Amino acid sequence: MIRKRRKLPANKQSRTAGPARRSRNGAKPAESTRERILKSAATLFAEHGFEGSSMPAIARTSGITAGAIYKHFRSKGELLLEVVKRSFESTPLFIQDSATGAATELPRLASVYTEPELKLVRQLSIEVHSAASRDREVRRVLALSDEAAMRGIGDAISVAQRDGTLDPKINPDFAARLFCVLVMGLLHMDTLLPNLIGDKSWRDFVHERISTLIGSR
Amino acid sequence: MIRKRRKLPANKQSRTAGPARRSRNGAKPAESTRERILKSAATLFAEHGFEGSSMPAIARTSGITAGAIYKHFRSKGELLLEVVKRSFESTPLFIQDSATGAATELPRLASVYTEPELKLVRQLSIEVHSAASRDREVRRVLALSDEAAMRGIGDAISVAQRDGTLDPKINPDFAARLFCVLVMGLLHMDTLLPNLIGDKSWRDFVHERISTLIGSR
Amino acid sequence: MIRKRRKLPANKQSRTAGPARRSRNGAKPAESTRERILKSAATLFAEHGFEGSSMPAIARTSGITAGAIYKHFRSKGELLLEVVKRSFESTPLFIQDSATGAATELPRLASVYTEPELKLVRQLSIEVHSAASRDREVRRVLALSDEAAMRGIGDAISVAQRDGTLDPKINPDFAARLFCVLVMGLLHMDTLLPNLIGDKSWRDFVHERISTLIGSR
Amino acid sequence: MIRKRRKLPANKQSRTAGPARRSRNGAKPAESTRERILKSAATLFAEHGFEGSSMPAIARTSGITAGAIYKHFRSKGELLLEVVKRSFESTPLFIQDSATGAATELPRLASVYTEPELKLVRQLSIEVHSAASRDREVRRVLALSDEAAMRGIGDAISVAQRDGTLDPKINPDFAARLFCVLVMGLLHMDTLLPNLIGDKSWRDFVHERISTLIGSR
DNA sequence: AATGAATGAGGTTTCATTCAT
DNA sequence: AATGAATGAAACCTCATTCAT
Repeated sequence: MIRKRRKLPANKQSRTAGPARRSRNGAKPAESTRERILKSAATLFAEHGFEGSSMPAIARTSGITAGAIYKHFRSKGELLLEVVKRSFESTPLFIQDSATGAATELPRLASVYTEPELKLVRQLSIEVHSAASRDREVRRVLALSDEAAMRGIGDAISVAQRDGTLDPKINPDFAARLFCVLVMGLLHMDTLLPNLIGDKSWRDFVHERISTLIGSR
Repeated sequence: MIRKRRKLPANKQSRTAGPARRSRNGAKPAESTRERILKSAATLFAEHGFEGSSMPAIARTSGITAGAIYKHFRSKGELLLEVVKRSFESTPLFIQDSATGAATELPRLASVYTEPELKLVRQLSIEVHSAASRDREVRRVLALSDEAAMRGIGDAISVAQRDGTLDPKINPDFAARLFCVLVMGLLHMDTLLPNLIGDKSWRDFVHERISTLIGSR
Repeated sequence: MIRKRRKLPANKQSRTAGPARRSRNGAKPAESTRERILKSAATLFAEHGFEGSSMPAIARTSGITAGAIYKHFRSKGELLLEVVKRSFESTPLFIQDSATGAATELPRLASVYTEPELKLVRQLSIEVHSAASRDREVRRVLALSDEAAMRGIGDAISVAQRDGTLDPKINPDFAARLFCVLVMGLLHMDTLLPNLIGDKSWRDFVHERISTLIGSR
Repeated sequence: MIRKRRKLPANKQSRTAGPARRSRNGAKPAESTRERILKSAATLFAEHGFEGSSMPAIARTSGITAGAIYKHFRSKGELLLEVVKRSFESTPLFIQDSATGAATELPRLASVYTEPELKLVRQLSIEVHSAASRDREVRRVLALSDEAAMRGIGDAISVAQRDGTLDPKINPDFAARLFCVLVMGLLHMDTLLPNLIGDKSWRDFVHERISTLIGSR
């Protein structure tokens, strides 16, 4: 019953284009059923929302039956929760964590969200935050991650301020939060600014303005 | 707080054409059923999402039967669309209408979104954008409004740049867009930064940083 | 407040083709509302069946509101009944009655049912018989008419047998009934023999064979 | 009375492909749910028409829930279509298969329709033809069968004409068609001639007159 | 005589979930 | 670990009918 998570899902790796992604001996199917369910659910939740994604649909996308999902997750809600938890692994903002990301990396981190390839990440992130506004448990899990990320970013900014890289007159905590707010806004590019997705000059503009926002000199 | 109804859809009212459209006893304008449905739907869509709000629930909240809604709206989708259209009337960003739009007002406009009273507006805006990502027609209607608002803001910034109020080296179009992105991000405060809602110092911080963002000197 | 109805829908009236069918003084609309409802209902019942025709649809076709129908007919069932009664007026088989139709006319009477113009009559007749198999009262009314028609035809055949025009060895009663059965079958031409509708040689064949069937010499 | 299922639709069964398809304990073949649904639907469609038969009613008659029907048929329309296809198996006219079809058997084949036991077959046949006039797909399926049957009968008549059993001056194709028209008319006996159902002398009369109709000598 | 809002029942269909196999 | 039949609730929507105006 306990999540094992030996081989963390690494959701959208086909992007990196690694040549051989078979399992080590080629015998067993490269991905566990559980993993496939999570991936299908993430995609469907992102595209159609939680209520808009039916268990049969998720099952079909995973190549199994609806009933079978219940061998892996107790309910649709639990499946959502697991998807939410996993979503952090594909979200640039959360990934950087241990990296103790240099604050100078922040503008790039944000502007990355303007890329076409991250569409699913954007959609999923929005859906996760929507779900959080409706479900207690999702809210709790998400808050933990969000706060950790913001703390990390705040720390990075603090460090940079002591370095002299960033303007020390700006509250680093608030700066981190506003930074995240802006990233959150970028998640809506697909509906708000569909024409600017993948636009290089827009990306550069975002990069530059965010630098200013967090107090770059 | 009172609906102004400048440009009412004129769906079912132009028929009688009588100049006085009061209710039978002339007392209260007795908010029309149609109006009540729209208000209930807006609230429920905001709180539980489109798919999460059932017609019976909307009806109950409006004090009528589910079937009765169909005398006023052809389908749940059309009801959503009407709610989306109406939502612009309560959204600060759209209300400003470019007319008065001094660019100096922009930071205040954005920071207003951090207030507790606007929770419903925030939720509804998010839901509307979510719906847009799933429904063609909603997307179209929303895009029209979004673009109009961004154009208005862009113009205001241009003017201010010629005035010397704002830094003219910043692309005013992009600035308007990034401004909207940030506002979009602020809509998520309820899940992202619940503790900062209504926080005065945060509000001031947002105000100040946005000023910088759009190039205030 | 008063409906003007300048351009009434005039749905399916070109069939009867009577030259002047205006009301006596030309002032009032040529057809009473009641009449229009009956005609619309007949058409819709014929095309979509009783259950497939909704009161709103009938009302719309009649240029009025569903509620208004209830000023003229107590219920949908009663409307059906009235339509059934009226249907006899457009049905060749019933029309001949008083004519004490010479039996020699019978084959022509039947073969007339193969004409394209009678499509609606065919459909309505079938629907009426279908309704009869489900509704007691309709069954009663229809039985009365059917029996009268068959009696009339039987009598005509009897007369002709005494005349020597028809073979007297054939039971005239049964012959009349079988004749009606055949006509009933012809009602299904639209689905059974769509390609033969309006076909001259088929019509002649039917004419000739029916002559034989009833014992022509 | 037992289904023969010569040409079973093979919808969901080809999967297991095991030779023995008995129920778990080998006792009764335990009529499959699918079969039960089809039988209930056929009965109800015959008695109350397509629109007059609700899915809950069909389900109740089959001893299951309405939702369960959708595990076997995609929609009510598809269920109708399947019922239509199956209906041919119980319809004397289609069963004869032309193979054995001696034309001398035709009068008997038709007069069989006057029997009380065939009431359901009559009602279902009428309903199927009614449905055909309203639904494209049903029309297509029915036309195929109708045409095959008429071709078969036409061939049988041709053969008999060369044998000298039937009058060769009659167009065999038209004769087959008129024969079918008459059978179609007999389907309406329950409403048209309720008192003659099962009547021996009427049956003999029909038999004899049909012989004449197709040119017997 | 007619409207239009409203109801309450009922229609088809989908869904989350369970369970025997 | 998985299937597939089944359930029961609930969804959207339509309908026949009523009634104040």
